[in-house]
Amino acid sequence: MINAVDFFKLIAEQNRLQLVFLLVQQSELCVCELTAATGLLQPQVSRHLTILKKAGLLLDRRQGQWVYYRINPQLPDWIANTLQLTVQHNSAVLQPLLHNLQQMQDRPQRCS
Amino acid sequence: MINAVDFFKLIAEQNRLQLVFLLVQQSELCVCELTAATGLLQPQVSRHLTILKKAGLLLDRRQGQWVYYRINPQLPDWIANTLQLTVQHNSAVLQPLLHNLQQMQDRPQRCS
DNA sequence: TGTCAATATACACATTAATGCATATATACT
DNA sequence: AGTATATATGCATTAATGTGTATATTGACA
Repeated sequence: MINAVDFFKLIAEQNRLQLVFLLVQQSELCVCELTAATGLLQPQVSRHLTILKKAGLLLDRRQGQWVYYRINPQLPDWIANTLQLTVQHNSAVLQPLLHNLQQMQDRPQRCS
Repeated sequence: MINAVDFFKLIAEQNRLQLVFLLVQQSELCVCELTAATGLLQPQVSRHLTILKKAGLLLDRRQGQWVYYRINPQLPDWIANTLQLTVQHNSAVLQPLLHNLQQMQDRPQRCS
């Protein structure tokens, strides 16, 4: 499983941390939602998600043309707790992202 | 105060994380002790400590020719908790470092 | 099959950050 | 003052990482 340094490297990048924040709070989002929320370019989002997924931090599922990402529910406790703790105490980072997300038009409907 | 990304960048580096682990567990160590424990070159240790100190994660005090570093006791709770959590669940990283430290000859005596 | 929307990847480039080595600074001691 | 030990810093180099643009891939639907 992922070690401490590698875990911190993953979230030690502005844009990746924003993606993780969103997914910690929203349980599941597709790439276009994450793109809208962060204001990043789509390839940039996609690349960072791939990095997070390959490292085991995220899982994804495809539904039609959309790919939904979520935090891997099987992360070691200390990592899951660290993510929770960090999001809880950095709501100033998360809030504008959630605001952007709510402004998004035509969000795809998910059905698990 | 230090933000989340910058904090994670600080500890997202192998050697710096080792230094932080040691200081979380040992309360106070001088540069030569940290050098012995990690097996790094002295300039490397010194530079990483400077980075951690400038960011506010560490404090230092000089006593004679030695400079002792410690975790800043005024860190935000979520950062202090994250450090504790991380060290507790990564003892495999810490233990060999402590072993090296115990092997060290002529450790300076500290008197606060 | 052709087109469109969503997502992923390739490539060249820019930037950041760590390293090794040499040297400077600071303190203690004679 | 001169030497020894501990610590910090300057500099050139290297390695790692992120970015933008273009393009490939995948699935939906007519």
